[in-house]
Amino acid sequence: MIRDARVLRAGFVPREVEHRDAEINHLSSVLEPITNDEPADTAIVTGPSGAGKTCISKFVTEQLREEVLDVETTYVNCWRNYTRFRTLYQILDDLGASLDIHRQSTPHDELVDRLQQHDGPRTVVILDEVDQLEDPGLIYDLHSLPQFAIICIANKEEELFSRVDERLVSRLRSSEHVRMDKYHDEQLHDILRARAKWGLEEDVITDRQLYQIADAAAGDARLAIGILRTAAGKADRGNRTRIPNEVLVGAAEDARAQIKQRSLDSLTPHQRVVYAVVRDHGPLGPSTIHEHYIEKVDDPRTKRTVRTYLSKMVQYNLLEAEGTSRDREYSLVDSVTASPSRSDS
DNA sequence: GTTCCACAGGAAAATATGGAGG
DNA sequence: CCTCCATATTTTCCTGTGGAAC
Repeated sequence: MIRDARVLRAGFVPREVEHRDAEINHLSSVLEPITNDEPADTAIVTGPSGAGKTCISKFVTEQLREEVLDVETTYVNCWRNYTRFRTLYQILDDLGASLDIHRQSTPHDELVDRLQQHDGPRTVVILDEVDQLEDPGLIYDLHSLPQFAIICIANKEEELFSRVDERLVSRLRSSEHVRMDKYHDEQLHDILRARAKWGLEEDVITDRQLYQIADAAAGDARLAIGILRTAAGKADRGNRTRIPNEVLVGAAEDARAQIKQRSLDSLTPHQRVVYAVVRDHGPLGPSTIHEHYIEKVDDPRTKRTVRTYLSKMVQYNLLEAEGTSRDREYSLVDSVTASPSRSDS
């Protein structure tokens, strides 16, 4: 059934990227100066999730490393490393210059100094989910270091710009901007077919089924590949030689549930209680949520903290917020997943 | 229109957590 | 073990906004 599982994993960068030639060329041309050992501009890549932002960024930097000997690349997910310190540390670590850093002895700006003094090969820094960074000023610091080229990946351009200050906005506006859109069903189908070709045995899945997956994924390539992966995994465990349609339907739900479960797992117990309150008692305003929450917990947090939880869960796409001020209500983000796991208080 | 209230979300102070060094 | 230090989380305090009652 499965020929090469790597191809189906999230984060796999294929040797040929489908339907993104224009974007890839654009991004390569921004990094072009590096091949002549000259400083390159900052690039901004924006687009909805699963549009291939991370994929083409990694692809282009890989390509660059094939062409040029003296170039390093590093990838930082700012969603995981959202503090200034962690992001810088991650970069230094990738460059192998983090050895003697102790938190006590290294005030903030020394990390930047350290990067500045770094006279290794030119380096491309990919900052993924850069809009999750709590201090976007970090971009400015990196921006001013000529030996680093930066690729900023974000969902929406406006959200990124609204959080940085004037001087940085003007510098970023002049930098090259690669915009990406959702894939069409056709394109998604091609991507899936390529993955199925390398990742699965022959005739495991029909073209029609690939279209079904593409349809269910609604333009999100990451989700589409996730569905294909779980479907193949299930069929494999069931010792099937093909993927039956029933499995496919289940896989679409599973893949969504998995993504949701992963964000749910990253919540603290208190946050989970708040989530449960909203789940069990329909759309509610913050005060009502807090009242319910207080009853279910020994040492309740304050209203303000619960509000922070709520907005965090909105960011995670677990909840939806409707209304602007007094009439705001939170509700579960609508998904057709009937979760059979009912947890306790 | 004015007033009032619930809310959003920023800033800073307060408190909890975790790792290194004694 | 304890202390120190930086980070992480929570609380307190606050300003600005918009809908609803007056």
